[in-house]
Amino acid sequence: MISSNPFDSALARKLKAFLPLSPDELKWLAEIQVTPRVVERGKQLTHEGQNGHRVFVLQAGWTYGYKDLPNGGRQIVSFPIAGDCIGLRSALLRTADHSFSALTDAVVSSVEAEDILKCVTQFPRLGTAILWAASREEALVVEHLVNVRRRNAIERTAHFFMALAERLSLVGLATEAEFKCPLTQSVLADALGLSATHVKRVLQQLQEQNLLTLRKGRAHIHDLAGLRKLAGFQGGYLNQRD
Amino acid sequence: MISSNPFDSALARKLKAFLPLSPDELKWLAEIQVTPRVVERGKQLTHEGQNGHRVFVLQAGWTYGYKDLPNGGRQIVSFPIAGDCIGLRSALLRTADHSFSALTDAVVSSVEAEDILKCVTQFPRLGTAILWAASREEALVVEHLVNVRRRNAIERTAHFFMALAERLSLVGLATEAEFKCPLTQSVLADALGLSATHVKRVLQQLQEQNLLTLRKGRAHIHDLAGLRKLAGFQGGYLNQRD
DNA sequence: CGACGCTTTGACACAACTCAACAACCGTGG
DNA sequence: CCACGGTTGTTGAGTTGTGTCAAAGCGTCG
Repeated sequence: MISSNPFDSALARKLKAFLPLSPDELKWLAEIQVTPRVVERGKQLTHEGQNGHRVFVLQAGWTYGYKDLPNGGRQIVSFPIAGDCIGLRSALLRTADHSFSALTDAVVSSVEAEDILKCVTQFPRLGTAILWAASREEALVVEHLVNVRRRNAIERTAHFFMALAERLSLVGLATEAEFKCPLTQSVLADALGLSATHVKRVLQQLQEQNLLTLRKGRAHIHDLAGLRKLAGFQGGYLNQRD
Repeated sequence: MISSNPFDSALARKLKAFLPLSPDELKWLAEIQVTPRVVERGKQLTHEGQNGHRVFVLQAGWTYGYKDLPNGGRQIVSFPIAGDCIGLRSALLRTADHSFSALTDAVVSSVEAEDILKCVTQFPRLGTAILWAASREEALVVEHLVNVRRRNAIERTAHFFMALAERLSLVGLATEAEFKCPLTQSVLADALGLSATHVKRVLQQLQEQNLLTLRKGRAHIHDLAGLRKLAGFQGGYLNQRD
């Protein structure tokens, strides 16, 4: 949050959770993240099929990655938050496999895909850290896949919030008790693979069981242990220092 | 299939679909893939939580990546086939986020995670190709996520077989009309997020509608266009040469 | 030849969806 | 400051896709 040091971007903070970075590496990292710009809520950052050679590093705000379907539905795949990279995979794949939009007004810096690759060769340690971040994002997708297919509505929702809380707290955006959370019921529905009305019913149950409340853009965790138990949540794959 | 040239591994063949490789690069690629060994059907290659520093390159046979759940269920995430890397992500993440087992007897070479990273720095082109392969695998997981959550049982099954056929044909293991496919109904169930009995019903429908038959370990495609239409399948994210 | 793994079939149950209508909230402009 | 329109949330009734359970058939391999 406090970022008096210009080299201390959200991304730098996250990577440092993986391995310590040298001043040189931090300097390079800062240099490739050019002029941040604001993306308005609802605006699309990248779209599926585009062959993007730019990677966005999210500095603030919430975004979501998703795929639209011919039948009008959509599946939200991920919610990149501050410190996350958007389109890192697309930059390598040449053509993006899904789209990203801003959920709230957001601040992003963009990075040339070139620079990322150069970084891997010229600053191997930093490169490794970036690859780690990318792997972590994939692990999240796998976890999400398992979650939406193998847990029932209430467990699934609980698990989703546990994983989200853990990611947010890693970048200082959540406490054990609550965090800002601008997700509407219908956005949650698209992410969790439920109908909006059913999300409502589930949130009601979570509240009645004194586990979690979602109100006015904030999530309040009343019983962390209870939620973890309900969700069968194993943290740890998100945050690992060697 | 025919591999008289010792440098022409399944992996090399796949990477060449991304960009041409020099003799030096092919040589190095062959060198790091040490003595292939056989993994018996049913045996586990890696397990979740293990901190693996080895990557397996599959030369022949079928494997599957999955996560077990506390309640006894499991979700199959991917089916690595010849030319695919197993545990590439785990090698970076330090601890594996899911497990891999052999579906049939399989032949794997193993590679030091070290060597992969070295390769990225010393043979940038080859490194890029490997990163491409890794991204492609992630795109597959995203597609699978969308598939299991946003399509109904029959569309989902059709889509699964379309994607599988495309991958197999890329490494010469499928024609437009048929391919070897050692998936049992209960394995399919674990992958598609259906019960085994429902998989049965769906396969029956596909057969009745003269679209696809799965019999005796082979899949027969009767109506490719019909299947693609039913599935809403957009190929292309699997195979792209620049 | 028996046993085990896989497939096939049927009856029944339920989690989650759809549809529909209404209520609360929120930013915007008059 | 209030009126308004759009978005988001709330509630209920009825429907359905898919799961569960149970039992029998069929290969094939030792």
